[in-house]
Amino acid sequence: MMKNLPHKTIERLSQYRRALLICLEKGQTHIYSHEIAKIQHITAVQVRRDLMLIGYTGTLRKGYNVKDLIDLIGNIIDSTEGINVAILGMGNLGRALINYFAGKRSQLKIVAGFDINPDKIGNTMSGVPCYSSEDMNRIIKEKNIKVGIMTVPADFANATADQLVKAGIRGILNYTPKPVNVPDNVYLEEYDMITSLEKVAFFVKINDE
Amino acid sequence: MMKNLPHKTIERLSQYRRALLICLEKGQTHIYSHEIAKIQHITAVQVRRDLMLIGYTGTLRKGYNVKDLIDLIGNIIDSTEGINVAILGMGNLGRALINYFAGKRSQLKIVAGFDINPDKIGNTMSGVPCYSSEDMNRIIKEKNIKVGIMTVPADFANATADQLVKAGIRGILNYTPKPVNVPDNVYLEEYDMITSLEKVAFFVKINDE
DNA sequence: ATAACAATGTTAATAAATTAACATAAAAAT
DNA sequence: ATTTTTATGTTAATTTATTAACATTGTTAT
Repeated sequence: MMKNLPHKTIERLSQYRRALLICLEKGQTHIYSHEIAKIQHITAVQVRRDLMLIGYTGTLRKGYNVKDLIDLIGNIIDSTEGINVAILGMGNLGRALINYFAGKRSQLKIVAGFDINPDKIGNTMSGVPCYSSEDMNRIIKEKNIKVGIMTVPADFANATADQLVKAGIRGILNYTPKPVNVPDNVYLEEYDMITSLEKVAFFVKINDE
Repeated sequence: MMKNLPHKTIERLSQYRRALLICLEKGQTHIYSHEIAKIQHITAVQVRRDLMLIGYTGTLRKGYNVKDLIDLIGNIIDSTEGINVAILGMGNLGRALINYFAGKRSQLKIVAGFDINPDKIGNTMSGVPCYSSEDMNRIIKEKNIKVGIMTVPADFANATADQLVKAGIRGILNYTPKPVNVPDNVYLEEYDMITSLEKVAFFVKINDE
């Protein structure tokens, strides 16, 4: 069930939820599709279509119940028991991610960081303990870590991915600028900041022409 | 010319180039479409189609000339004079980006960082000077900065975007988890790390079911 | 009451992106 | 020399994603 949601819909649901949580905090009980759309820079049709796909039905002329929709999106995208996450590489980017998540109520818990720098190993950062990369296999199994976020230097990308796979990781989010190879049973998402910047620069350039 | 390249093709060209630069360093002179494809986890057809779109033609049975292709991609996506870039928010993420780019030969130069923390203002980080956010308008104009990368805390996202727009920025890459509004003449690219992680977690979850 | 309005939900159409199919030709093998 | 192989380049088909069209219905206004 819900296995066939388009990738883009999954991404948007995550974003809708975040926007909705802010609305909830403000005490807003209902929201229209076009309000969600405006926040996300998309069309109201897109929003309604996504919500149709997850079978949520709002109230005519009142819009969607903020709380209900948050809960439904949670039922769809969160896993019931929660998922433990590790950060590979406690450099600037790794710490940035930890801070993003620190204190967030979330099914996703960053429970471990790994690094090779002895100064970092043994410390905790924003509540996340830093372990030696040598202990990766053991800690990942002990802590039942399912997802790894790779923020190591590019030269370590492949070796780190291999280690993660060996340790039985189920999903990898790779922020290094180097694509890595994993077996089919490991879900891999790669994001390249340099590419994003080059893309922005490209469109700035052609807008000038 | 080349204005109508698909967005996805632009992104891949950037990635091809990065892979090609590594090949060049290793002394490799030619490369096949399926080799590029393997690195990027896509199909060889995709690669050939992208190269067709930019009008590059390889040598039958020898593949593509690495150096020529790097140069052509540069001609397409780089702007001749180069583009100056600013980092808004010199926290962990901002510094991570600076380090990514430090020492890279690139048409894209990070020439300024901005922050509100007095301890940071006046210092340089990896060669990038940090200015007060109050001086944003002036510095952006003085240094002819065209692109801004937003790495400020979410609460500052909108205000920062507004400042950038007022200063005449042409493109924004927004790494805050909060979507911002900009006029049509400013190219906006948003990337949300939390969404990416939730997406990975989702696919890990459904692979288990 | 009735008409006009404003929102949802859904199907149909369009556009964007990917993949398949295949024609071509240089190189290698026979 | 001829055949086979192996790669490119391009058109066609398919799939995925977005947008348009419109039917429906509660609410408000007259």
